[in-house]
Amino acid sequence: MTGQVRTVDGRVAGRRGQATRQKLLDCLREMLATSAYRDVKVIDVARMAGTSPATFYQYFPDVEGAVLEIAEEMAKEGASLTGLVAGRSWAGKAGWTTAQELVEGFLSFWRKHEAILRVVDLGAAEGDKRFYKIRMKVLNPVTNSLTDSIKDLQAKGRVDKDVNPAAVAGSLVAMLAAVASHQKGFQSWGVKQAELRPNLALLAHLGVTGKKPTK
Amino acid sequence: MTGQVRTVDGRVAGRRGQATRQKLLDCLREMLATSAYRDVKVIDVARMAGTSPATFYQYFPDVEGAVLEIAEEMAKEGASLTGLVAGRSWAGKAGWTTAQELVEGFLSFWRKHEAILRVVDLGAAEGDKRFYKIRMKVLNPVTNSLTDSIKDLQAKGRVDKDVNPAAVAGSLVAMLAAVASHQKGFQSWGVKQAELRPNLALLAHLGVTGKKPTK
DNA sequence: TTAGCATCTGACACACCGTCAGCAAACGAG
DNA sequence: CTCGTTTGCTGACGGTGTGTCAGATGCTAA
Repeated sequence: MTGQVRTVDGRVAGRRGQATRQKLLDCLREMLATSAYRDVKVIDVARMAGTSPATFYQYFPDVEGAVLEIAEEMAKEGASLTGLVAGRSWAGKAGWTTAQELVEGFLSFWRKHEAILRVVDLGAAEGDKRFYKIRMKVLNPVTNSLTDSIKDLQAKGRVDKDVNPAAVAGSLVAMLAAVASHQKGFQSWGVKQAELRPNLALLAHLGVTGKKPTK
Repeated sequence: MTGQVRTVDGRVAGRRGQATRQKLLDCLREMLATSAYRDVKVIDVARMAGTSPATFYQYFPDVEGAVLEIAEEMAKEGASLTGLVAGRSWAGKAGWTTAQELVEGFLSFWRKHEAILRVVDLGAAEGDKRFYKIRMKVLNPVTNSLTDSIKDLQAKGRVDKDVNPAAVAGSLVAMLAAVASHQKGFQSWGVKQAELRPNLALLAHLGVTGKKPTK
């Protein structure tokens, strides 16, 4: 299913080629983590990888193309985020645990992939469908699971009928993503890391169940 | 107080100069709205303004410098956002109205300055203090007002003591900003514009008061 | 060893950056 | 009006990055 890795001119890449390609991706990843996206140049990535720009263009159409590759990799890993919500209870003390673990897991995923997610977010916000799709791929698992949870509660009459599960779930996920991206911002607010998480969990719990958690 | 506008080499700008400068800013604004940030080039802005690149560099150190200018302008306008929350009631039906108008006002501000806010967000996420400060300048009014509202309710015993007002306020504002930036994303979710707002208002109300609104 | 394919890169034409010296336009004092 | 001064603009240039070749180099299997 995963089509063989190919060079830009359509040939299949062998062992050595794959390695070079991967090295370029790794270097790009590092550049993204240390430089402003606008300043990431093919020539720098190539230099860091100990190769030439021409080699870079053998494997990727341009910086954006390579970024998409990295993002796609990350999106696959993102599938595991479903586990943070799917099949968990939102009732009583268990509900509070679910909320906490959702926040914990989401933030740590986001932090791990901070640099690339920054760029994906930008691309999506700029209306680029390729980035937009990847962003969905990452967020879908959590959002869908959350949506289902809310629908369930709604079916049981524990959540108001006029709540739109998808809208609420999407908004909560957007909140988690935004807070993760701007965690530093909260510090200047006098809000410490440790304090942020329980408050996020509270908001998540309120959003899903409409009620304060029992701790 | 607003120091005279100066060229990069320190001279004071006269009428004509100011006009050119402004024209460049306007064109840059338009470029930001239509191209990816990464692809915005000085030469294009200059061309669009019917002038030469050298002229651009007379007024701004680089694209980023000019972007900061535009952002600063917008931040001033952002001060008016305090009015969305300050001095409003969160009790009973009035509370629901407050929540709705907060969402409405915030989203429309964000949409109006979509393009520049995208870049500010990126810069802030990348850790650039200049962008980060501007982002704060825009968000502070709302966040502080919200924080105060929550503190008030807390003082009156209507909100739990273990809630951190700043953390909750900041998270809610981050949510609004994120949703505004990715509104299109929700469409593919089957969530329509019109449905999104009341659900955001609901979340805001829940976050601030800890209770469902009375409509 | 060598044929043949995979891989890499030097070299190039083009584009953008950022600076400077100098021309042009506006202005105001006489 | 006219001339010197201040203000505004740009052509031209050296430096750097882009993206594309054709061809050199490395690898492997026979």
